[in-house]
Amino acid sequence: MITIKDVAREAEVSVSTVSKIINNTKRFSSAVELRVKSAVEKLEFTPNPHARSVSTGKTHALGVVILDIANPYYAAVVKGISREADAKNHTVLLADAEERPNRERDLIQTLAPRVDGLVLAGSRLSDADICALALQKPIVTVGRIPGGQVMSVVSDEFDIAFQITRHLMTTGRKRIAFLAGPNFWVNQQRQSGYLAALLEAGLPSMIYQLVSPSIEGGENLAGTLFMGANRPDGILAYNDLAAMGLMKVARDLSVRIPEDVAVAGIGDIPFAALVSPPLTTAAVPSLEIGRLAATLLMQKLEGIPILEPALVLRAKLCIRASTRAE
Amino acid sequence: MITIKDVAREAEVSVSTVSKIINNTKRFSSAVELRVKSAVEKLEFTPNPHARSVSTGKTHALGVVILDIANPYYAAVVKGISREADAKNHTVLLADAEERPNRERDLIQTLAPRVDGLVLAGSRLSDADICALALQKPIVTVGRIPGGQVMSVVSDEFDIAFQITRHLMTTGRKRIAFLAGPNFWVNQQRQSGYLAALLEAGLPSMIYQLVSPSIEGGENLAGTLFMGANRPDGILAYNDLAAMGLMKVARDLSVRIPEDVAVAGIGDIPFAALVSPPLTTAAVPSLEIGRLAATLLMQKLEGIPILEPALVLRAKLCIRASTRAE
DNA sequence: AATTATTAGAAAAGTGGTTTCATAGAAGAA
DNA sequence: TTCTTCTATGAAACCACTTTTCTAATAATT
Repeated sequence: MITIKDVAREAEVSVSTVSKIINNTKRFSSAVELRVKSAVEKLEFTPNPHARSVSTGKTHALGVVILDIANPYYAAVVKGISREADAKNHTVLLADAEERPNRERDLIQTLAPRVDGLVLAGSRLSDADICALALQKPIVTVGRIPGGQVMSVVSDEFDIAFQITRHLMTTGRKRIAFLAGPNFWVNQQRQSGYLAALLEAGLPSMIYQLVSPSIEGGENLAGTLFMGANRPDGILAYNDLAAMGLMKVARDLSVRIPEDVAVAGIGDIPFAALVSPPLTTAAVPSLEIGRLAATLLMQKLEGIPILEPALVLRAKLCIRASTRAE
Repeated sequence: MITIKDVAREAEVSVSTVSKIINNTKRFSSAVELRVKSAVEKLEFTPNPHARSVSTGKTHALGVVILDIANPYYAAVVKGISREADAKNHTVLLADAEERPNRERDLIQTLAPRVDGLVLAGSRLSDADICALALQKPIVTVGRIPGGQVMSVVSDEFDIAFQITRHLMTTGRKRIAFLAGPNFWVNQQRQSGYLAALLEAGLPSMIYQLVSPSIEGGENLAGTLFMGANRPDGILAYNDLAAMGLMKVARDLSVRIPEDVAVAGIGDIPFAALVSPPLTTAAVPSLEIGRLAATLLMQKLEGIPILEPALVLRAKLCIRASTRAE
């Protein structure tokens, strides 16, 4: 490994001079600058980032703890984050919580000392825990508004659910079920939106709890939904994955979509348009959410004051064949 | 930030003693050990990983450069890697190359000084470049056998393609097309397998080049395939994404699958079973591949000699409705 | 009892950087 | 001309650790 000392020797200057030149924290005579720069070139010197971190206290790295990287929604969030991050020369340390809160906690502990700030996407920690963490390190959450001064980027979940539910009603559905995800901010919002729309129309609510907000979760619930006594004629699932799992079993059971039951998801992952019938959903701007989360975090790190700690992006309704009128 | 000095002061011992106890590189009297350990507890001391890296030269981190995390296949690979990595207390630094070779190169440069070794999944660099890198840092590639002594984990791509093509023939297909992905190891293998199966049966080959190995890639090629003069009656796509994109357009164009044309993919991403008709494909053990890649890399880092630099895992044929007999 | 071998623990040196402080020479002001 | 103020650079201190080296005290051996 080649160090700053080697460069200093090669350029016949002191290490401090080299340091100042490569960080351009001070100007030197053009002769010296040239000597140093060509020595850097010649030796292919790259400053050791760890040594830098030790002496500056900055890591130039962003930690990202993601609920589940296999979920295309979160994959898109990650993409947004890392694009923005390395546009600003920051490294991304990614960890996949695999939906396990304990794992999440561990990962945060591991990551925290290695990064300047953290993005928590789909965190399953308590608001209190998140706020406590935010006192130690800059944090921005995605899909949560933990309160306090914790920065967060979310979508207008209540509205989305409200609109989709309303849409289901306009296609004539009367028994509309909601497949609830894990009981955190996003689900609370979506469920409230769903309930509000039903209330407005005077329709009864039917809430089913998903074991997990995944394909399997949707599959597991399908039996109950389709075989039960009071079969719904419209279903809003917590997310696209659950909706798609449900649709698969529906096909196996010869339950027709949308004739027998309309199905909608939320998220608009790329696969939502591919299943048949194509899935009605809401396009949550996941990439943009990730990008903003990273921007917000890096602004905070630069000391730029944050005006609005919680950013709310609008999702867009995507009506497809899975909810066409009966 | 609380440092090893604070612990030393609290426990009334020297810093070296603390260091040795927390790394248990030396035993001390139980009195001292207790004092130090409770001081660590009390102050919630966590050693600064960067300082550690500076003095030991080890980072305890694995760099992962992935072709595209939005591709569920690679998402699974990442999952395998990170599970294995943090089972062995290694941090994962992930970077998404977004299918751009230049970006990949940059990311590798950024990551390399921060990690002990690298996993390159779906690399688009030349074999020569990869071998050159491998001289600097331990590297394991996924989906490539760059030769030299570079470690790699792959699937038996030739066989997979051979088997699927054969399967298409058993359903009576005579004009079987292959949608080729980017011209790297995996595609070369798959294409050769496809050709070998056709050759064996004396059938003509039809190779179409995908613009990208993605949903859009498949969509783009659909027009040519379905509207062209010599329409194939069987299609093997480079991967599931392309197959699914193709199927979507087929539906829009009222091309019936499998009646008019059988479609198969490779990979068995979770969504392959969800489209309709469910997609015939090959289950590539992506999670296991990731896990092995990480294991291999960490073994190398521990100095355990690697017996076989290239590991080949078997995939399994998944026959579904998209290729049922006419 | 004297000598040697262990041992516990501290001091100091090193890791690769950054940053503060000091110094010598040059330029500018009186 | 002499005194002050920059300017260019280097020396040294520091960051948070690990590791080697050292010292004093205890234990073992003769």
